[in-house]
Amino acid sequence: MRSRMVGDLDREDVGRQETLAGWVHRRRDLGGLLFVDLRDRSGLVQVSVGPDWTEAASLELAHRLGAEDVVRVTGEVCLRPEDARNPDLPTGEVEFRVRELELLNGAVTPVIPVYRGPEDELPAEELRLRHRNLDLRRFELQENLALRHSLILTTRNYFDRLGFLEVETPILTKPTPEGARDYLVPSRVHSGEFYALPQSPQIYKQILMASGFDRYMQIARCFRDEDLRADRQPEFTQIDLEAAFVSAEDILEWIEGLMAALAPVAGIEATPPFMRMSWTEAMDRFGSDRPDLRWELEVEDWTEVLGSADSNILKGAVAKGGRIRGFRIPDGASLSRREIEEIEGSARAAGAPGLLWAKRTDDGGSGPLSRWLEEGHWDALDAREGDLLLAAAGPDRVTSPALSATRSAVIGAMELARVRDHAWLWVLDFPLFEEEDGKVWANHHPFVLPHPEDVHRLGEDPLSVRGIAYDLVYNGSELGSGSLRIHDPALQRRVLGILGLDDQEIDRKFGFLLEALASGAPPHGGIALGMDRMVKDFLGVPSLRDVIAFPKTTAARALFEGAPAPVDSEDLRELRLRIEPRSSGTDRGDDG
RNA sequence: GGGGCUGUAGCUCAGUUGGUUAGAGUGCCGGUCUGUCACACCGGAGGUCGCGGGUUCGAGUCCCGUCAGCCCCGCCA
Repeated sequence: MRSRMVGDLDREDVGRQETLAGWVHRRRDLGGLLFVDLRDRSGLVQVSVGPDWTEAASLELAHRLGAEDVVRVTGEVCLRPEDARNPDLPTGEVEFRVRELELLNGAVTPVIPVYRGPEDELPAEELRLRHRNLDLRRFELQENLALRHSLILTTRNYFDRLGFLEVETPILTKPTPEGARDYLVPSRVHSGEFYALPQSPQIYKQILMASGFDRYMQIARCFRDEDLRADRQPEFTQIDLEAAFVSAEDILEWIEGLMAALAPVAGIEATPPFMRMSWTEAMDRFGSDRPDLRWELEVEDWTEVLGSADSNILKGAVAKGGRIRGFRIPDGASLSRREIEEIEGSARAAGAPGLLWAKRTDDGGSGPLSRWLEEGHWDALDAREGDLLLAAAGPDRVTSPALSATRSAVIGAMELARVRDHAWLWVLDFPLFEEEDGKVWANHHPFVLPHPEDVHRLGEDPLSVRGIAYDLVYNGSELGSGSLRIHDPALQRRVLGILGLDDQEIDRKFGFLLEALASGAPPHGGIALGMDRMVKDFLGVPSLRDVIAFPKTTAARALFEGAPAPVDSEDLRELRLRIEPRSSGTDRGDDG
């Protein structure tokens, strides 16, 4: 139907007879002469239509073409007149002189334009999602999805060479009691019972390990029924892997190798080995378990210096076992009071009651913190004239998130220079559990192998137990998370018990996993990388919606096809389901 | 579940203190035009001011509710 794509036509092709096909991107009708920018997936070429080289019927048809009409043209690649070349277009030295034009399919006037002028804004995102067929024709989205394809292909080849097998795991699975809300699918055959869509293939891949597939990988679709964000979609794709007879070191090296293989595809840099720090160190130095190491700014511990200052806030925080931590910002005194208040606002939004700040000036200091500072304090904190101190006092669980938010805000406000453009980091040894409302939760998931040095504390002090777990962080974004897993059924039962499950529940909910572990499961571990987020971060685009062909809105709707949608009562009857009206008030709180 | 921003022509936006017939650019339709590439020029059509209610002599503008999109908090093992 066509002899080649348009995007790489250049002076080498001059004189060639070709047949091209694509969309009418834009039309410039000069009356006697007419130019059409013809678009296919590879790019644009100018097609020229004129009485000297175009057949009469085609000439007449060309004047009636509209945007997004689908056409096929036959003719010759010609060098453009010297004063009519377009250096901004890759194919701008040549044009395609049409002998014959054929309309393959007409297009109604597009609701949102595919063509975009140099100063045109993108249409509203709602319209772009509602008319995704048109939006996807834009070069940006075509390129994003092409990169995504290349990354997936490279990933599969990489793991294939390492002897990994891609194994598909079920989409209709068993509801899991912990973690995110499941998407549920009613069973017709077994009315009243439900499948769940997988939040991840976690348990299946562990069972594959017990089944002897000692190197598994999958480009796996996962589903979580939770509220959305710019970097969270209800269905998403993971590069999921698991291997038996491995140490954490093996997995880290594999993933570093994968990133080194993907980086040139994405046009970024990844040079193993990556930096590493423990979770404790990351929280201590940056207040975050996924610090963005493109900037050097670090949290300092001022408890010793400022703990004795005559301030109830500072003294009180230390007396309750908290710390005074903060940032010393060289030349930060140049920030206005208003800018500092905005930084403080970020800290408040992250849950801190506020920030204490002080500028060191030529006549002493200014700011709320400075009244507590004596002459020696400045020097002890290494603060010079023109510096700004920002401090938070209290327990780490409150100050760490606040300081992390402060750090980002300061980097923005001071326009601090990056020390590197691509910051790769492993964060290691996450705590196995966290406490919330007096209840113990699995920090990651309940299958993480406790650190052998800590396992004896499972009984008396579970919160202090580290897991053999690792997160991959790129430019402050968590790309992936993994761990060695528990392969001893007794230990697995014990950990589930710490999470508050009794033996009966454990058997009912995780019996099939325990059975697999008891059948001779090898030591194993793995990791899962967020594919969508990886593409987004590699491209530096602001939203996951720019790297997913058919994304959902923040209300989890698909605007193009209109999902979710009501179903016929006939379908519901077959499932023996009934919809309760919204206004019935039975949703919650009936009995108190 | 909560907070914030946005919603005016197909699209991108302007619209003053509540006051005559709601505007611009682009797209669309018709016309002129043989070297344009945001073609140029002439003419024209095009509006449920998201939706519902209220205040007012009078509402795009003020108030209440609601819907949708986006951002954030909660949530996301």
